[in-house]
Amino acid sequence: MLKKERQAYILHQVNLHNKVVSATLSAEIAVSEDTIRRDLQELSETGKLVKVHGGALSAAFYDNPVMESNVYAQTDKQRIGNKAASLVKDGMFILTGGGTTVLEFARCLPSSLKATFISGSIPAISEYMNHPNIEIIVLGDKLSKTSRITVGADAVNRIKNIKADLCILGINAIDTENGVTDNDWDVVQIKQQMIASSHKTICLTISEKINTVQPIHVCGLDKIDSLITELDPGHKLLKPFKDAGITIL
Amino acid sequence: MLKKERQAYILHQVNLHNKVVSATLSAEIAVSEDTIRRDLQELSETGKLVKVHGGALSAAFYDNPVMESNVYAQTDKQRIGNKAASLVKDGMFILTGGGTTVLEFARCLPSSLKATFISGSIPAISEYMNHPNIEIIVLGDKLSKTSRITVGADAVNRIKNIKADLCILGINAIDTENGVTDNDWDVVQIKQQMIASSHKTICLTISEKINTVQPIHVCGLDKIDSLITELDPGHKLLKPFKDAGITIL
DNA sequence: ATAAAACTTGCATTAAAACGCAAAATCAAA
DNA sequence: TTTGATTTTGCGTTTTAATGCAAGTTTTAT
Repeated sequence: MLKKERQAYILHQVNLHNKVVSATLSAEIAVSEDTIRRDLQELSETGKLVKVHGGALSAAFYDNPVMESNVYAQTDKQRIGNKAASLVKDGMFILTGGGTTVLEFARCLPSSLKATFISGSIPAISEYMNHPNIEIIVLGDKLSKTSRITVGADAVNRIKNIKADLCILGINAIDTENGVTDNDWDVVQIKQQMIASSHKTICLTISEKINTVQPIHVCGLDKIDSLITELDPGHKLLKPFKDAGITIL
Repeated sequence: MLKKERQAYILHQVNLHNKVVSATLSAEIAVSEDTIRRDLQELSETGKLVKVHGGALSAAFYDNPVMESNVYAQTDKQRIGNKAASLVKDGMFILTGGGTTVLEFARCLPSSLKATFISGSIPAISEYMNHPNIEIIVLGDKLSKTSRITVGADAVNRIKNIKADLCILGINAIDTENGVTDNDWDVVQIKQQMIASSHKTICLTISEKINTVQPIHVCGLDKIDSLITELDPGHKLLKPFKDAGITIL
């Protein structure tokens, strides 16, 4: 069997079954696994498939272009995302909510990071999937169309059984008097349980939302360990929160 | 044998078998391999075939194997998706797996459809989210990177508590002897429970996967209610499955 | 923590390609 | 037909490509 012919066969198999195993191909085509590996290597270099330990995956299935480009506060959110990403260490268990700020955080994570993320946010999960070394636990329940995260008693109960190192939340409103507030009852249930189930709670928000109030109470300032905004930690807007004992990044 | 005559013969062979081997041709025509090589060289220069180490491949086969076949498979999958979409009625509860075929099915659903979809496939869920009237239940558990669906005992148990109207599965391999087979143990657990928890099971597959086998058994043909391929229901390839009592669409 | 599987690297072996050259075949015109 | 020019072919020789094997390392799973 000619080399190109063999590679065409492999490509065909990969497109057909979404994945191939080196050992299987080796037996099917009757060449050594080394040769298969070299073929996969070549095909992977030209982007025809994605090589993984033990075989390869379909490239079409792997690259998942996630949208989101018209967010006005893009660079601000990136700054927030980078600060938050610096808090995550290898081996950590992290509960995360949804929202564009958390999404940006997900994009800022280094690809070498080996951590476990637990979330019910479909866009956030899609983003975590692009990181090869991240373990993802999906919180199942009914999907809220507006917020794109799963909500409901099931998800809340599931979170109850977890004790995570960090809880990373994008928040909707925060002020010194009411603490963190929100406008979606279902989402608030999730956030409250996430906060209760984590050792540390990190809140992400653009400074615009500081000193605004929403109808539903999420938690008091005392529950928050860190607050991350695009502003310099010394900014006067953040002083009241620093005085309340929150670490400002 | 004249040079022109010989080259015509080579071209004929290449178009017939999609490939030729220099050594074989040399023996058949009784000329040295050098001569064959020179012939292949010439034919390759005029684009009549593609020369590779050890022989040559058909230009048609080599030129556009990826692009052509991918687009081809795309329209095939759309045809499958449309057929499957026609089975879904308002008010139904539907369990679905992952895979590109199911993804195509999701895209074919009419936006007016009011149904509830239950799935652990992140790409499929992302697709369902675009449909305004569809309720989505996310099956939570550990996310398998390779298949992009949630897998594990938790997800299986959750499915156990459901009795859905339809189960729509993209399948990896099917044949009359072994039934439906797959290559991912975790995914198979999910599929089996989905089948058990549904009144009707619909299998989607492009015809290429028919009469192929994968290592892990999913279910026998008796569990399948409908089989949907891009082929006409009367196609002879499908006859054995029709005879086994499966509705062919 | 340990063992098994998969990967990397370098090397040896074999097959194929490239190249130059000379013999043989083909062609064109005398 | 003969002859000379031209093309085609086969055969060494030298390079290059493909493949499998072995030793050592990394990754994965138990």
